[in-house]
Amino acid sequence: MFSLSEENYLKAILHLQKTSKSGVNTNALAEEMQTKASSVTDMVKKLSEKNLVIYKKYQGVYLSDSGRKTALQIVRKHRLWEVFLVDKLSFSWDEVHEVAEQLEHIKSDKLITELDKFLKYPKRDPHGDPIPDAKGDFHVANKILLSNLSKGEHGTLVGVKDTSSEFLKYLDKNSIALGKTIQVLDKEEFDESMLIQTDGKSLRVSPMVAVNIYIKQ
Amino acid sequence: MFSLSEENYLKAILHLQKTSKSGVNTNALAEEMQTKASSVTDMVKKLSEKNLVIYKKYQGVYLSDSGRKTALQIVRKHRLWEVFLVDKLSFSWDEVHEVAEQLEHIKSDKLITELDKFLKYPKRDPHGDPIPDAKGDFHVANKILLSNLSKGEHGTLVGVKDTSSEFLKYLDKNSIALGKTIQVLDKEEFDESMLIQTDGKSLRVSPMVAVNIYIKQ
DNA sequence: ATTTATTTTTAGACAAAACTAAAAATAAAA
DNA sequence: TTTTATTTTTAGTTTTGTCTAAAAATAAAT
Ligand SMILES: [Mn+2]
Ligand SMILES: [Mn+2]
Ligand SMILES: [Mn+2]
Ligand SMILES: [Mn+2]
Repeated sequence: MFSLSEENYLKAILHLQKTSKSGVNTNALAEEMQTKASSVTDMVKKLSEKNLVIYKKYQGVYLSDSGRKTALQIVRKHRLWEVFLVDKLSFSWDEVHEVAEQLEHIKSDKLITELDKFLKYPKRDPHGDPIPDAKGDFHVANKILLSNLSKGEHGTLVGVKDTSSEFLKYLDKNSIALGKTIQVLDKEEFDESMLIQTDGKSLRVSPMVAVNIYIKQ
Repeated sequence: MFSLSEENYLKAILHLQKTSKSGVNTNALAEEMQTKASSVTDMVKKLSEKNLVIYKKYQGVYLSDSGRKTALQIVRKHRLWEVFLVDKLSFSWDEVHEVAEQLEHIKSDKLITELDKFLKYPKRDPHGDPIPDAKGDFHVANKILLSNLSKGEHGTLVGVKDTSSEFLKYLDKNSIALGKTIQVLDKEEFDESMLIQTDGKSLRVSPMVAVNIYIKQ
């Protein structure tokens, strides 16, 4: 088994390699892990020793097959716990991250199998992100950003890019929620702000909001 | 907040001080923690620095009020998670300990408050042990050992002293379960073995079994 | 009351995971 | 193509929690 720190690194590498064709940079990983570049180099060497990543000095780091598999299982656990917290313990979607960050490291195959069953095999977490199955497979939705919609178009809110508590609370406050239909009533050329309609109310949102909402048409 | 190791030590001290009027011995604590006496001394010094225990060299260790309070909250979490695993995730009572040992260290007040509510404020864990409330208060049952019953007496099984997987599986195999009535049909003077009746079946049990079952008359 | 045995503590070391400061490699600019 | 800037790695510490071996204190036995 792997340490809490190793698991967090693998998850961070998985996350960063999605937005980068080449290897994950030491500095980017340090930023993501809230640590120093030198610490990252040390850990990356260790992960490489254990064949969880492919690493050549100065060339960035890549997950190996086994590293990717491990990382996906952590993500699976993280997201299943998030569903549990929201569906069963009445947490709101902006409160779950910190706790799931801890729960994802509990070691027990039976626990996660049974939790999955108890939650009725959910496909997505409270933020709309897909939950990998026991094999690591998951379904990627063909979603687009709200900012890419034109005036008159509409779609369903299927996810959020920014999952910070601040952003999620902003959405709550304005009745913008997962599964709701969003209609673009108007788009301002000047600042790219949008007048949208959802949950019966209309509201003007800045581009900063629009680029953090995923829509399925 | 306290480290995983500090929390486990506090819990171990709480456990050991129940069966000892004087302070908890270094060696006993080392045995309980599966570590060496020298490691215990180091940790006990640290806990003493943090005012979680009262410690004088060579005189054994006692929990302080704050140490006891902290330890009871870990026990509370441990037992609530055990209830969750058995009641909601269909674990059996011999499978929960290892996982609860990990879950008890998750840091979140809301999590434990909501879990308690979700489980309908259980008073006892799957082994019959009392669950401390948020203030650390709990109800001690006036239970006695099965071995103390005489021929002809009966009572309800309210707890087990040995919570090892081996013992619990033995009980399962013989339909001896929490809440069941146990009747002492006969007691052999020679080896103190007992012929008991429970769940419609009669069965001869050794003293080793009888001293690990708690009865309420 | 000594001697012997047991328990407990100290001293020194180690592994994991972090840090700072400095060196080396790579990338960007002149 | 040098020079400069940025990124990454190395070297040397630190903290936490553990270990072994040896010393000191306490308890038990003669
Ligand atoms: Mn984590
Ligand atoms: Mn999520
Ligand atoms: Mn534990
Ligand atoms: Mn229990």
